[in-house]
Amino acid sequence: MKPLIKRVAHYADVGPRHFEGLANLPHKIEVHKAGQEIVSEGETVDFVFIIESGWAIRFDLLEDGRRQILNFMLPGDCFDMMSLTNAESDHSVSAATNLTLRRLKATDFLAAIRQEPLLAAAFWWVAVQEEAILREQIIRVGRRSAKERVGHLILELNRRVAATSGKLENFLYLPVPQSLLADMLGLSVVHISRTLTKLKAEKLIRTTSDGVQILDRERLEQVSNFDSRYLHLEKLKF
Amino acid sequence: MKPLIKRVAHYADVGPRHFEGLANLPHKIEVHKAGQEIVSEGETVDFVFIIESGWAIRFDLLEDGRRQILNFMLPGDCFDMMSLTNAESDHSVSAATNLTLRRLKATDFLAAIRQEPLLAAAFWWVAVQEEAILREQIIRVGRRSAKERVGHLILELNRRVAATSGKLENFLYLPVPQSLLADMLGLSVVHISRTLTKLKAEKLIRTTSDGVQILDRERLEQVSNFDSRYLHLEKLKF
DNA sequence: CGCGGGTTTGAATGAGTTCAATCACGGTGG
DNA sequence: CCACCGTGATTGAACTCATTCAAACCCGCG
Repeated sequence: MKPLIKRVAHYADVGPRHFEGLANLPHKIEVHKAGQEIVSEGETVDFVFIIESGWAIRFDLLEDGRRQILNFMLPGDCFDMMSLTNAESDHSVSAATNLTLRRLKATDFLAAIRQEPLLAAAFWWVAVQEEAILREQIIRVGRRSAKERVGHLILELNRRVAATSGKLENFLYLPVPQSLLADMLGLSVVHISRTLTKLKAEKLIRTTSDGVQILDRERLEQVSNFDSRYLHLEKLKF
Repeated sequence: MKPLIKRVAHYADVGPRHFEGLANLPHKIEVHKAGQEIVSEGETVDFVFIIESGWAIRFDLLEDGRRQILNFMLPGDCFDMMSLTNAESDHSVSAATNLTLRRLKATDFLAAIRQEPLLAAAFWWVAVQEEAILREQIIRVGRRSAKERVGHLILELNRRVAATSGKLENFLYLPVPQSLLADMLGLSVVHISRTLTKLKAEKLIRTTSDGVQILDRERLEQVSNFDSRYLHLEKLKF
């Protein structure tokens, strides 16, 4: 719960005490190995998951093996709110890295947020933010060049971890293979590699074994057409 | 309201009487000409709109003029639920065709759905459905070929109008120029034209001045990799 | 030391874009 | 009624960005 609380606290005057009801709910803490599937397409889920640590991906598989990742899920993200209508999931979720999850019964979750209006507002806001991220993903794959896509994604992830860590670093810990970036950005692995090489050649980033160093944020934002407003990181009044 | 009611009624035992509270709310009926902007990026909206007739688009403009349409909005669709958090809109909405809208104050809207739990559930479900459409849009532009994209979109729109009209036609009234399809599918106008020509050559569709005739639905679904499950058209229990 | 997953590089290919010309058609004014 | 116009659709040719396939490379690990 910590990442979620930190993240929400950043935007509104909500503290751990507002989360007590949620924290005391019966729940299971689950540990998943990288690559493990958590929710399968077609499954009916009546749980809500909160990511405690690690990264997950939501994705869809076409019959011929093509995969599209819809979103990276970071600590403090939640899914599947959709489960609150008892519909079948139309996509899968799996662990991108080793992962720790908190699993709550959807009905319990609902009851808890109904107790605490601030909590309800916080989760509504989380959902709004997540939808904005989905929309930006459409723009990224629909209308941006490979270079823009890669740069833009790096910058988005960088901001998103900042939202829960509290400060914006110039290093993005990126614990996933390039094939995940490829399936996220609608490109081939080969082209991801080439594009990263170009960004490195232009001294915009440097890559290490476990992440990306942002060398010139301003210029990277320019070439990537990145404007962080869509992430809705400003303070909100609930 | 009629399209919305018909659409929701199809999935749950909700009738006009559940919508009375909503229908009696103070509201404005607005008529917009095709092309007119309804919500601009950056604007703070505290209204909810329900489409009575005509089509609208949500889209985003990059500085250099590239445009990505996020979604087509059909009669019975609603926006901007996001306004319920008083955030700035991160994209624009405009009329794709001549359009009639019902405009409600967000606070009134909220109060009304709180009165009637079935109504709240219905709108929650509408939101879930809309998010699923967004996700499918990511897959379409991220991992599908031009031919698949075009076919897939035609089939989606066809099902969506069926959801409010009550029956699945083989003709899709498509009152928009190809440039909108292009900006929706992340392709150039020229390529949209070429792709439609190919689909016609394969006798999958025929185009008329105002729409598309689906000649061989089954085969079109195959070549487009279309699986309607993501639209969540099955009956739900609230 | 050798294996294996992931990354990089090269060469050939291909899908989609761009630019420019042509076409089709509905509306307008003479 | 016809000439003209403008918007949108179509076609061709050249080009570009990204893919594919295959080989080489890197590095951590048994």
